[in-house]
Amino acid sequence: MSKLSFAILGQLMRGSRTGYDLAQEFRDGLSQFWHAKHSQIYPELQKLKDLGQVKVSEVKQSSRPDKKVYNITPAGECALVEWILSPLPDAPVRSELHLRTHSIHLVPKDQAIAFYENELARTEAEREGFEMQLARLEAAFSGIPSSENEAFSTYANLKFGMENRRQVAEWSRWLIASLHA
Amino acid sequence: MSKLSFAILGQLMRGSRTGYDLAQEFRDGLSQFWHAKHSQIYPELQKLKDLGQVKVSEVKQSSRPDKKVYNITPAGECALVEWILSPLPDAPVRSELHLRTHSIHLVPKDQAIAFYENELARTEAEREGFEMQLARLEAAFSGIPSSENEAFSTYANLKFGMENRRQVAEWSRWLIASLHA
DNA sequence: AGTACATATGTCAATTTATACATATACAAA
DNA sequence: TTTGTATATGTATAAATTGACATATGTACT
Repeated sequence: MSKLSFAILGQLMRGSRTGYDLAQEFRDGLSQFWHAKHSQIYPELQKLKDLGQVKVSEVKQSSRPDKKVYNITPAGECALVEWILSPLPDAPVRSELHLRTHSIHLVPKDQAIAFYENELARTEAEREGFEMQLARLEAAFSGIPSSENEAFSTYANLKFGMENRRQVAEWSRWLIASLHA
Repeated sequence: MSKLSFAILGQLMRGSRTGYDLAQEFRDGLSQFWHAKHSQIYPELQKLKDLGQVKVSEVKQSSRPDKKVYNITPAGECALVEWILSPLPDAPVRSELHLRTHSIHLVPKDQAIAFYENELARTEAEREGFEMQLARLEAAFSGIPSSENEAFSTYANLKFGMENRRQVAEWSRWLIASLHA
């Protein structure tokens, strides 16, 4: 059972989805903490079906191509819940931004400043995106959703994203100022 | 030229290293932003040699097994410097912690609290590690190293690590408190 | 003498992930 | 009528990464 399996099961716990739906979600909102292309999703759904963790129902459509709708099974739900609190392996970090920063003393200062100004703008845009999603969620639930609700989990990750981008932005500003000095 | 190539070149810019040395560094300090095992490093060094970006000198040793010491070439240095400020592709995020958090509403609260308490302790330990390294670097340079020095790059990444762990810890504390409520 | 450990370099198989190739329907715009 | 876009599902190939296997030297400890 790969991590992608659990990512898919986590989505299916929130309702029926097709492979196409999942690919869209991984590309958009979900991409804040996990990512996968459809070329990985379709074979993974097949594996999950063979393991009996999801079930498929083929849906005929007239206005669009036919589709395969996936649902999580009790076995799948069990596997997912067991995984959530199992010991978390320390995942190897791979941050290209910091790999570059590790050698930033080798390049001309003005070009480095322009580079981080650009990154700062990206980070601020991401932060604003998280803030807007958070505000929408808070409006829909009149505050923070209760912790039994799936919206609570979503809220927790959005909050993390916002705070994280704030931290990255602050660090970028410090770095830019230091390069100016 | 893979990202690992640039990770290796970045290290070799700081001085001669063997494959073994690099593996140690990736396992320890460097692992804060990049990671690789020796099984990946040795073949990569071979590729870099074939591309003329590093050169090797075999060193006979009496008290230990003989070793191969690698140095970066002018071509390698050129490739590295060119890469540092080139457009940064947005790397797909894969955070297992947040993948689990995305489904945290499915598990018993007390167990979830214990899980994040444990994560919080890990994060605090990491933060303290960064803080100690930062303090040592500041002591050695009587403040922040100047931006032409390679110690500046190291300082910038250590500072990021410290601030980041602080942010993660704060979020964990918020999450724990929210699960208690 | 035997054991464990740090040093030192490699290969191999399996998994994960990315990129490209491949096909098909229906709608809307030019 | 053709072109583009969204929907929908796959496969094939290559690259990146992990984990296991494999070997060898010298030192320190028991």
